[in-house]
Amino acid sequence: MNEKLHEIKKMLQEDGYKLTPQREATVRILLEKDKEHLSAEDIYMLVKDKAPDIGLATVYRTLELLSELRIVHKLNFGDGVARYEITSDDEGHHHHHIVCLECGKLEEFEDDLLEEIEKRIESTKNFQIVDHRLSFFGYCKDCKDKPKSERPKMKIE
Amino acid sequence: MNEKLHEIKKMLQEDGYKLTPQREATVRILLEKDKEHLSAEDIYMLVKDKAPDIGLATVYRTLELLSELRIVHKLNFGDGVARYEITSDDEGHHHHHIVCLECGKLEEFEDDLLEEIEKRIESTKNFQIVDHRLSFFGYCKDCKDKPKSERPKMKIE
DNA sequence: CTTATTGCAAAAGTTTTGCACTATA
DNA sequence: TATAGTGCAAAACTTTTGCAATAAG
Repeated sequence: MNEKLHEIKKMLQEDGYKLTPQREATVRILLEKDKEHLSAEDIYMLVKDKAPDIGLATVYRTLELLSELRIVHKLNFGDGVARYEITSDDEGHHHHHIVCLECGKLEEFEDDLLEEIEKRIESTKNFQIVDHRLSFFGYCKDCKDKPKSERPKMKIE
Repeated sequence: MNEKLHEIKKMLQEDGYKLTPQREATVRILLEKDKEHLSAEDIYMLVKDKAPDIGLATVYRTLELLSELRIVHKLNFGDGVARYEITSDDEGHHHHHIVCLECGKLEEFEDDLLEEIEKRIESTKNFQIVDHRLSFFGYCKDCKDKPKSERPKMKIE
């Protein structure tokens, strides 16, 4: 069992949850596809290869549990499906999302500027921050100047 | 007819669309509630007061049209409902969310620091940003020291 | 053993669509 | 008058839930 998986198992157990084969298979997929933004359906399909008897509801329940424990981030890019990605280990290296509202193209960028804002909030509001989420929405270079008729249809990878 | 509405009428007509009474009623609501994040259902209810015969499908179609024309922003907070707000003229009026994971309390705060990041993205990536979402998650001063097991489910918005 | 977890199917909830009718430019 | 737009109901989706059966610790 790989190291990260073992760590997740411990996180689950600390909160009284079991690492069932279904949960393990789901986590394995998430670890494997750690740079992708998979929908529940995507994950379900991938997990099914390894554990054919798993149900979609279980995938949803697992993803919700992992979200609660902040083992995964639940993301929303506005196309009507939630997407999930495993939470990265390295603190202070948050990546943010830049989403094109037209074609759905997604870019990422790293920035530590938020740390500064966080510190300010923590001191002025006496609020202990454990996570943040930042997304920018707009129009990418391919879409922003195109006449509307030529714009590609939105499709998120 | 107020100025902004007239401007929107012109934007519609330039693209060959008509400003029907239903669309006008919808736009009026959006202009009126310009600081709120209304779901299609919310808007439907509000529009119904003024135009009782309007159908929900028409509201959806209108909102999609206005989104395409970039007259409204379609937003997603991750709670399974799309929200809409009229595209604001005045830049620099963004508010961010601070969500307590324990009690679900939501605070807002204004900050212009993101403008700086936005400008950098706009120039380095040639990406026209129209909106952003920034949320911080953590524990408010009242909940900071409560046991983890009692945390209620997070509720966005 | 105990009780959390699962699969299934049904339900819930949001958004889209087909179609005949209407009304705008 | 031509055709874009509408209301309604049904369809299409994604996500959640109830429940009896199962299995993890």
